[in-house]
Amino acid sequence: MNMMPARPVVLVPPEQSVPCAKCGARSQSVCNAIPESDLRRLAAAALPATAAPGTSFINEGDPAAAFFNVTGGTAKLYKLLPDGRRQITGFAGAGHFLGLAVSDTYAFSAEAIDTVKYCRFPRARLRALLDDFPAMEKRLLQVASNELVAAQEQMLLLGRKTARERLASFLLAQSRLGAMCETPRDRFALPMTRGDIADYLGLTIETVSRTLTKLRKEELIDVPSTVDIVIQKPKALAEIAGGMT
Amino acid sequence: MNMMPARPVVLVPPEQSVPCAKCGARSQSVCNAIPESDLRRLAAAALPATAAPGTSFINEGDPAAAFFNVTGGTAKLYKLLPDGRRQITGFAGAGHFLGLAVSDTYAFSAEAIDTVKYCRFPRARLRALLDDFPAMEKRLLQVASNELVAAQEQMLLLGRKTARERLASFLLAQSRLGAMCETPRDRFALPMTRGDIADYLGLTIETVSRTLTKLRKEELIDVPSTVDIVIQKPKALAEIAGGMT
DNA sequence: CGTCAGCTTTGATTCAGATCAACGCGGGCC
DNA sequence: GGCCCGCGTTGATCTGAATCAAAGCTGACG
Repeated sequence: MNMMPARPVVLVPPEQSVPCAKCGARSQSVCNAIPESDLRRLAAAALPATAAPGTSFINEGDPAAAFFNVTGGTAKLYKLLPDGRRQITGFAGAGHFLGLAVSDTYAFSAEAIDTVKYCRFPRARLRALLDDFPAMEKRLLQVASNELVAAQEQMLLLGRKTARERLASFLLAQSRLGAMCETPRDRFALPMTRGDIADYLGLTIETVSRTLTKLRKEELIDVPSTVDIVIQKPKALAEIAGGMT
Repeated sequence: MNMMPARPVVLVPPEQSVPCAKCGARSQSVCNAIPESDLRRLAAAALPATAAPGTSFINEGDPAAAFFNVTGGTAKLYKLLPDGRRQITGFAGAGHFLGLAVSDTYAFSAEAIDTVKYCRFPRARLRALLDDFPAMEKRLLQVASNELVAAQEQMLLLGRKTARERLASFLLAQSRLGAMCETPRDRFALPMTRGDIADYLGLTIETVSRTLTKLRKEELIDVPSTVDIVIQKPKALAEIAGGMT
């Protein structure tokens, strides 16, 4: 597996006196619940690591030995049926916290799309950290609550929206994602393949492709390259996404 | 709206010196994180209430002024699209905690199926309670984590399972629900209508009805009355639910 | 105890999206 | 530079579930 020249992403410098201090993900993450002064303790519990594109770093059913905090890149989270049908339950970017599960095995798998940088927190160490910093636990509850809301929205999408509505919702969500960090919001790059999008939206590759083509022909969006999306008519797209059309 | 003679359910006696002490939901709920000795404080924050069948007690989009803890009966939680399409995101029974959302408005609606008893915790009061009882916050995080896992499972169901697999999964999940409380597990009553099941599984009423009929003809289940289900071949059903068939 | 309204079942037909089948293209590698 | 190979697009056809359309049931109420 070759290390492709990853796109310009803010990454954690490999080694540093107090690594967490300059963590690009910290501001958006659960780690910002820990005061500057205690970053050393945070750094001591975190084991930084990298996952090459296509590599799994969480496997559904494995003993849940650790929690993860993504600091760079994008991972896909998914569940499989025995015959290979796959449902991607989410994409995890910088700041995303993974592994929240009371069960002793992981309920999903995580695979790096591009090169993913993350910090690994062994269960026991994170628990100790949470005992010392209740603010972090509060933050974790906030994060979990937000994900629950997002999950409910996705259930609405999967259970009741048409292919067109699903794509419109997906593209708008992706554009909002970009807005949190950089980019002018109506233009962005998709890190995932059509297959990934299909498995996220409960569709097939062909339907995703056809639907994107149709949206492009209607000039609601533009697709200058396979990975680039330009949203041309955000309002029209939002109406479709919301089921108004 | 008439008060139907609700089925025998363990309900909280209307008034009592320390109401929470005998709350039927406590053992399964976040409230068991509060020690016996402090139940008076818990009781002071909780406003007990009742919702008649068909009544909404949470409305999507309303200001999220309070949290809820269901103590009896069953409610359906759902989201709507403007044209009326509905996705039920879950059913909340005794012990279920509702309203976890960082946003200042509710992300879903809740409607009583049968008579629902619940405790209402105004946001500020619950927050105060959480500050005093960190164990309760821990418990809440556990609950949220479990719901997140369940939500991911439901996404797999909605995105990738066939109608037959969805019904099999649903019936098994319902039977497991009963197991936590009483009943021999392979026989139970469904509190919700076919329409509710359809909206939960992302199907139509007709498909739910037809699929149940088929499962019955194959003698995998029996449906002695509209609301009663007997699981005759749990293993076969589990294989279907898991996508092995 | 008959009627009525809402739920459920069943049947006929339709349709959105899946499946099957080429084909194009773009980037890595020999 | 040319050859793959994996990804993406497009077209033809098929199908599982939706929609349309009647009837049964059942339980509340007059």
